[in-house]
Amino acid sequence: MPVDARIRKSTESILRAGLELLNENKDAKLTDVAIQAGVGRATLYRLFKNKDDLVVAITQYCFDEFEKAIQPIEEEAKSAIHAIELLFHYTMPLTLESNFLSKIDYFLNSHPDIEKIEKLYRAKMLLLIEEVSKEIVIDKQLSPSWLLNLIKGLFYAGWLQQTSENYSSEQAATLAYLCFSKSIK
Amino acid sequence: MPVDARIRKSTESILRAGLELLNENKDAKLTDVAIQAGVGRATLYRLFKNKDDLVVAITQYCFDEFEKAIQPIEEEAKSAIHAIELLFHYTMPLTLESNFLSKIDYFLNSHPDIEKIEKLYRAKMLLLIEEVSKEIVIDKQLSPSWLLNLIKGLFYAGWLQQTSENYSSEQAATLAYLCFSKSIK
DNA sequence: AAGATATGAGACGATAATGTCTCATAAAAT
DNA sequence: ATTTTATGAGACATTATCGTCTCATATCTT
Repeated sequence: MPVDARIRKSTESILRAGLELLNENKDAKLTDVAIQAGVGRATLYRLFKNKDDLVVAITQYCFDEFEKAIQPIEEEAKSAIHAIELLFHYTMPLTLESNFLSKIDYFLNSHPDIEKIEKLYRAKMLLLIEEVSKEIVIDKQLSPSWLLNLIKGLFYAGWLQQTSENYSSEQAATLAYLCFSKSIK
Repeated sequence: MPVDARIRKSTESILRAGLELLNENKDAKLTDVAIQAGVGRATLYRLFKNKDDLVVAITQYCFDEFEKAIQPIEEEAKSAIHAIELLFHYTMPLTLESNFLSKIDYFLNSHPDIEKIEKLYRAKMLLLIEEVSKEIVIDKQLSPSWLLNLIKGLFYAGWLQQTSENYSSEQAATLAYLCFSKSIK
């Protein structure tokens, strides 16, 4: 059952606008979001019950964008470590989304659906790290949980580099992966 | 001229409470801060003109804590790279403060005093990195600005490790520095 | 011990954002 | 072309927070 084209368009605009505004301005009001989206305030309330509802929808949207971005990895990756390299390159452009997700527990007290997705993501990453450790020798001092957080930290560094130094996402991804590969040796 | 003990105590309580609450909850109201601080709402408004004023004060407080923490480095450090190692160890415990500072532009649109301090900190760090590059050979692919952001990223990873895995700040600092030293080779 | 002063509790109005509703209009579905 | 449906603009009540004020009390200073 196809959705009315107007609804799809409005929804998309609102999600993008919300992502942009909430990311940079803690005080962003729904009125601001509506304006930025080029949409009437009433429309926003028709499509989203309230602010929390919007935040959840944006979160879901971010995860979807991630999912889309990493889609090709499974096919292209020649090894686990190569998958990680691709991960850096394919998701480094998603600065807004990453930023938002890293602040999510700050917008939302807690939400079952989102916690579920987060756990799934975590498990997936740990599995990938485990596979890497089967392929190559990883420094024994570095636990899987640390490697997971190291990756997150390197992404964070990458976003900073993009915003503060106008590096391209490719450059940032290259640097981040370089440091990761050196760290684990 | 000594400050009344009651004022000092109230101020301290409010700053700590504000730091804790604002960090974890974007919607923290001044009422919440007052309650958490064990202080009347009126007192909060007597000591801080408004919310922005409180945020600025908290920021200043965080910088002060940092300054205190890194104080011993100048004397203890045997080399520039050693100074960085000490930096990781001495400031890794300041998770709340670091977290807050990393989100500061999110609380406050912009504030001259704070931007000034930030620039000073940045310059100081770049200088330190430059000195390191005189001591040891750093991978040419890594620019000073990237090293700066890499350090920030490693701190971020360290905070995650402390919160998500209950690592001690010492353990986290050790890991972060380990990865830094491997990355630059 | 006496005086000075910060405090807590709570009342109060001002302000701003939230969320609901209506209606004429524009756009999509068929 | 006709019907259906989403939209924008704006009025509206509701709610919540902000920031100010007062006064009796508790705590500090000297």
